[in-house]
Amino acid sequence: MQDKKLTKIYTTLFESFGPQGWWPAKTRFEVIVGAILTQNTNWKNVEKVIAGLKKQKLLSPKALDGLSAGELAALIRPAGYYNQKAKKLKAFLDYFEGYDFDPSKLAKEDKDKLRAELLGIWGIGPETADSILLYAFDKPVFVVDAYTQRVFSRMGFIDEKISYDDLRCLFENNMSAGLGIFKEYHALIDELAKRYCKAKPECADCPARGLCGFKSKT
DNA sequence: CGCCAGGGCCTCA
DNA sequence: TGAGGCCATGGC
Repeated sequence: MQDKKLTKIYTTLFESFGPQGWWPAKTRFEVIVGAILTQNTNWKNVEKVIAGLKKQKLLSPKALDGLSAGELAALIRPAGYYNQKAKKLKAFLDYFEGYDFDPSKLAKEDKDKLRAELLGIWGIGPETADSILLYAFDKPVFVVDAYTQRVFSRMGFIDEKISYDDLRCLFENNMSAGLGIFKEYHALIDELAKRYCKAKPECADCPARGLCGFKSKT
């Protein structure tokens, strides 16, 4: 997979979908909370929770730190997996406390070091870590998710069983793109997967049809 | 009613 | 290392 192809796909998607506006959050902390809450969960459910937390002025590290896991779970209930996610938020806050709840201290960390640290926190896996790196700390990483694997394997560019890190490195090593492109590309791939490249693909009107090797049977 | 959503952990080979 | 079970609400 080459730079040219990747760029062509990006351009095609951007021209048909336009800017996606990820990540819809104002602060680094809000991005992090959203990244944990949205794990395997519809973003709209997360929006409810974020709005509720804001309304109660609880969307700050110190405010959340003052809650018990049980209290937190009740507040994030609409996001699903609320017990697990309450624990995950708590785990992050515990780690964050070492930086005096100051996101700017984390931002100064080297990209690879920060990823390793994030992955060491209970509840933060590869995709969540990379989303935080890219959208909260402006580190140029390519966020891979299930959609990315589906879209690019269907197009015929990668093995569908490629590992997360192999795919991430494939993008990062073959793309000469800036931070803005990294942010937009991931969002555009997700949009393509949601609208057309679904579990049951709807290829007829897909904007990427001309670049895709998948033979639709429909 | 079933399916899936901006995953990750644990367990067991 | 990888497959399978588990976590859970809300929209369609």
